Amino acid sequence: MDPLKLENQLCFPLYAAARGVVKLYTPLLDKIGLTYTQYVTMMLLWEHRQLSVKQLGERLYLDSGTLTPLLKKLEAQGLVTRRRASEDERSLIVTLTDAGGALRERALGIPQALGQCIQLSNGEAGTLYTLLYKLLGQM
Amino acid sequence: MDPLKLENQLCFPLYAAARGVVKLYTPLLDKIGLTYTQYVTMMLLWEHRQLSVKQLGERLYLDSGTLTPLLKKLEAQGLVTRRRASEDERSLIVTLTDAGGALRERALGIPQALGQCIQLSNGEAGTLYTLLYKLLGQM
DNA sequence: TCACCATATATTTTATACAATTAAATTGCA
DNA sequence: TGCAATTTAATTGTATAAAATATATGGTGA
Repeated sequence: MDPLKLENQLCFPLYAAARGVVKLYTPLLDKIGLTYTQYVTMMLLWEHRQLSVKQLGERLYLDSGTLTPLLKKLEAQGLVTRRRASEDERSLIVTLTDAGGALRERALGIPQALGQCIQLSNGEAGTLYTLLYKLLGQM
Repeated sequence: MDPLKLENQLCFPLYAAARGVVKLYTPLLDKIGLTYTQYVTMMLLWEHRQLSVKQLGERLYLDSGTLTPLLKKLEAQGLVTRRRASEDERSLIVTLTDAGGALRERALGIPQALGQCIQLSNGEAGTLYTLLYKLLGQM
């Protein structure tokens, strides 16, 4: 069993499947003008309305090098506003706009549409979910 | 159960965990001068010695837009050669050089080093592997 | 043989990712 | 208080990724 053989690697199908699912999302997200990373960012803002860049980064496992340009694009689209916190000017607060909130309605069909591309039983999906979060917890 | 909530998404931990494992590889691969994508490409060449860009793309789920610049860098490092197939000049054959083959020795410790970062039982790893390839098969 | 379609790679454009560095604001402490 | 250490974003540089387009080659049928 050669550990340097691609088919014996656990991380490779993880890497490939992650790119694959993002590709499945792309045509759906195109309709509402978002990329996948922008989509998961908006998901957090739909839930919390207002988060700092640091909080977004912690939850998305992304740093400001990725988030800063992404948030500027969302701001340019009118979906969010960016302003420094008055209590602590180091912190940049991202807030959902009305247009950003309204976009959620147009995203409602996406999870189900994607679910149709992925044929896993509830048990399999649950197992996968658990194992992936276990992995994430080790990083 | 809100399907647009990040914690209810199956794809998000897949996306985040994939980036996480690549980040775990980075310090190990730095020592032998490869990126993760270059590493999986070299893995195929260590096994087959010679593959076309098309064959590499099929096995890695990548297209020429990613592979062409990557292979030029590997060629610049002297790890591979690139030449058109004489039977079919459309096809570009990538061949491992002696230096590329020798690099394998320096990569031998990487799978185990990475395994130490990932604490999954054999059963869990096997389940994850199976589910990820099942997903990949649906794309 | 030649018009035409298909195949394989390269190029271009856009959007991540992330490491490393910089800059500004805040905090802690001597 | 004064300032070093810490925190938070932004910036810079490098490397993917993928869609769209371009280019070159191969195959095929009238």
